[in-house]
Amino acid sequence: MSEVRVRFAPSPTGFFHIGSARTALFNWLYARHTNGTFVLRIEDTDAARNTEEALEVLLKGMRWLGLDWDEGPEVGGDYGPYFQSQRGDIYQEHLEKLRAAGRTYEQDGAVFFKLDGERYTEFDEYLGKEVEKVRTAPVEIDDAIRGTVVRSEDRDFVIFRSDGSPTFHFVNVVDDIAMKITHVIRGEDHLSNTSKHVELFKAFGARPPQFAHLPLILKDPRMGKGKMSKRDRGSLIEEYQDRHYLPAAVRNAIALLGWNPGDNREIMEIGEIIAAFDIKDIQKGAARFDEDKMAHVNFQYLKALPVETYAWFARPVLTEKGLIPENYSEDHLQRVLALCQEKITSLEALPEFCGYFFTDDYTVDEKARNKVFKKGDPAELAGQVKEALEGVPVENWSAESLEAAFNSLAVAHGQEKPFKWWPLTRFAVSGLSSGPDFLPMLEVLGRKTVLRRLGKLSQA
RNA sequence: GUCCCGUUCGUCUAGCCAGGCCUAGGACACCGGGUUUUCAUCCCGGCAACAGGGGUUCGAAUCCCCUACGGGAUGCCA
Repeated sequence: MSEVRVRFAPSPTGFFHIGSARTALFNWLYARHTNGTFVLRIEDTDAARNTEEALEVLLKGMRWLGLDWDEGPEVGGDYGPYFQSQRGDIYQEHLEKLRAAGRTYEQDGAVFFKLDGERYTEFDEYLGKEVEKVRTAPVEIDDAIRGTVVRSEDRDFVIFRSDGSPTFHFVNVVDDIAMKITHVIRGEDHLSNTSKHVELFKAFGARPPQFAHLPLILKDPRMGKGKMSKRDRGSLIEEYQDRHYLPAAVRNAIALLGWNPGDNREIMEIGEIIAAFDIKDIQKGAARFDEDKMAHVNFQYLKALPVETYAWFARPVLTEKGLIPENYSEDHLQRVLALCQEKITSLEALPEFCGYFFTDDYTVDEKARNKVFKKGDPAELAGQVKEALEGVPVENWSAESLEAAFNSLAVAHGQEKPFKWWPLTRFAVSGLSSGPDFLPMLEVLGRKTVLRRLGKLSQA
């Protein structure tokens, strides 16, 4: 282990936002890259909105993305507890330190942190009233992404609320000190707060950590302006879980939001990402989220999967829709999926794409029907195909034999190629005008099913 | 209002720190063509950017300044 200690300190809200996920990922990547320690600390100081379920969403999302933590909930560690709600004594002790140093005062029941400097009163436009301000010495924030940022705090701020609970700024700094955090990697929305934090670090006589403020993730311009919110499509990790995205793909895509390896690589194994990752290569400007790119990365992963793994991910998608029972034959499942994997860009689209392999109760595409029915008498054509394929015995039911049967059919009708019968046959057996490669599809569908469905159409 | 951060194709970005190798590279999306009897795959091609203005320099996407625009903060939320 190196000396690097980073933390992801989310507040459980019931959602796992993509921006939080990226912050978690970047911290995790940095820890893994440096062989350091990744701490998960739960900032549940806001009792009102922290629930058991909210925490579960978060932990589940972290595990799904493969972001394992070295210290934190469920795994423990030497710097616990890792829930801020359980660290009251530590906060109290630190409060006493500030109090003893004369850096606090009470007002309206709340404890304020007292800034150092000359005091004056000024009308504040934003607050719309006269407030007491302080001329402090500017604070230098050492940011690994932006260089040195200079800012000064000009108003005392609350560190303990009137109900006795500590505030974010206070616990954040106390915990970073107590947990010996060396690098604070977080969203840029915290950059302005950082001067408060540095003041606190100084008041505690602690050296501030190395900061790194990540650019924000903004909405897709088609969805509006500003930073991405939990209401925006694609903003929640839960959504990708529900839509059967591959976790590794989502992780890869998120890593590319504000970071890249410096060359043209995009689809990378996690080991490659860890090896290449460095804070200094993180983008300064905000990124706009692009659904299409996410889908593309997911497809690249899907395509590259061995069919066994593909089936492992696909099976629940099909059982969820009631298309196959839990114990459905692995062998047959893989034969079907092998036809789909190269054609389809998301697992989500699978049920619609291949449902007819598993049930006779599939949806018939009206447009496909119209297209096919225009090309001649469907019943007659279906009958001809049925007759031709009946000549292929079940033990010979293969793409090759089927091709031969179709060719003979063509010859028998004075055609050079059997292409005349194919679209109709596809429609007859699947209700669609497109799908997997034709002959292999018939092979996998099986003799019985193909003849039955052709029979149905030939009598229609 | 004030403070802070940012700004390369529609989008993600390479290049910027160490100025010439940039007629600015890649990817997504889009458009066109092709393959595939189907097709959402695949292949080929195309479109398209240094926010604007000043400087510094023989030379600037790269360095400096200003403006504009975008974002964030300014909470007894985190």
